[in-house]
Amino acid sequence: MSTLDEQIALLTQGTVEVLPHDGLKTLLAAERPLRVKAGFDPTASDLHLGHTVLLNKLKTFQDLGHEVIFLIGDFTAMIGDPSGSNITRPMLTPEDIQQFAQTYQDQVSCLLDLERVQIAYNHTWLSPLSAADLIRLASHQTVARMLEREDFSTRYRQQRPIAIHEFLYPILQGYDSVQLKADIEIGGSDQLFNLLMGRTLQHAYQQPEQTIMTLPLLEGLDGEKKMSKSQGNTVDIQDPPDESFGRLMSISDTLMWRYLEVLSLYDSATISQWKIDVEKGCNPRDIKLKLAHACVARFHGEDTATHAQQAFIDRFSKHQLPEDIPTHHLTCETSLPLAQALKMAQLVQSTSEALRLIRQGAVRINQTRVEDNIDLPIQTEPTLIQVGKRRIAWLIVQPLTQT
RNA sequence: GGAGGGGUUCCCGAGCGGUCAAAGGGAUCAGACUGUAAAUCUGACGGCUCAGCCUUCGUAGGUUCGAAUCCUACCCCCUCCA
Repeated sequence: MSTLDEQIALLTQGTVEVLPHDGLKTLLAAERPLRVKAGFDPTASDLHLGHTVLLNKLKTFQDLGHEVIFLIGDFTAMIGDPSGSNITRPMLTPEDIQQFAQTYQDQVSCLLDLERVQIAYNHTWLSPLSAADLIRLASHQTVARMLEREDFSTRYRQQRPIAIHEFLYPILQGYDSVQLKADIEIGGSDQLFNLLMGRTLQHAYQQPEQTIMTLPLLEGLDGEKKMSKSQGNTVDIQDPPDESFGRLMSISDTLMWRYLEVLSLYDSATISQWKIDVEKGCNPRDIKLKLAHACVARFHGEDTATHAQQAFIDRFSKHQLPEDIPTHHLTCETSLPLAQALKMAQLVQSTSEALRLIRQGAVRINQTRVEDNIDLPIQTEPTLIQVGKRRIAWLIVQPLTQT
């Protein structure tokens, strides 16, 4: 068993903030399994690389013998963490929850020991809450305090709407901590306000206040915004391995260092050495390959990652054709204009788009660029069609037969 | 309840009777360059049977040869006063 100081060092590694500063030390000194809470929003059931930052930290707690509680915010999903929209979503049905739980477990199982995880749903205690209960709960916080939350103050300043029910989200999240008697709650650094609300409410309900830990938010592939599904800049656990690999290879060199740091795939000594290597002239691409490989391996296993890496090199470095090109059978009377064919094969969304791409020289037939909307003749041999770098398919144009 | 401001194409945001499929930015896509890098540069960015036509500027009507722009009603958002 490691010493207290070693445990603290391990647990606080990579955190943005731990509040109160000596909170962790006090808790660990008690030498009992701690209740560690982390909340997840079931509307975002596709877990991505950003979530793994949090999951890794949970694993560290788990490995040290503490009790990890996944709180699934199925009730608070009605509100959605306020982020500029005031929509109220319909309440999740039991089927939705069931389905979420399943997909969630599938995704998490590659990172954590599910046997030793407690999964809790906040509808369990939030649903039975009466109006009177809710009023009592809400009385523990003031509007001025609420407006301290950056998201609210910004919207208020910009004269954008804030619906009253949005104030309830942090309050209910805080109340979850009361119900779970959480010792520690961890979350992304954007969750600071909500995490602190847990302390406020635990205090109001005469409970010891939880210690909170925030972790860095992983930037999305664009390197600008937080990684999130709505921004379309994620690498999802469930993405096909080749896809994930390619996406990771497309990040900038700067972002690559950030990913290496935050995702804790390698220890910091190794990363420092790589930085030195690059300064000496080593190609950063090779390190990016390692990053992509390690990420894919974490989700899908070593062999799959190696395969994805080879496929990537073959396709993009050596410009070979990928292995699994879909084939589309199209029919027409005599011949088919290329633009229509592209649309029928769903390589483009509209014929307008097809014509544009042809004009821009993005379309190739059998590896040769075409500049005009030529007619594809009927023929038995499959034709290789490429649109840009990624869209590719075999087309077989058949005569229209009478049925 | 009263006064005022506002709803524009994926997002932000100009336009305020014709030259508007609608400036500018972002996102996206394509081409060049490359390490599928990133950055940069160039172009595209409603649809179609594509040098033409059709549908879009909160919703529904109206005025006009002609409306995103004017009028009427309605819906929604914001601010201030009460």
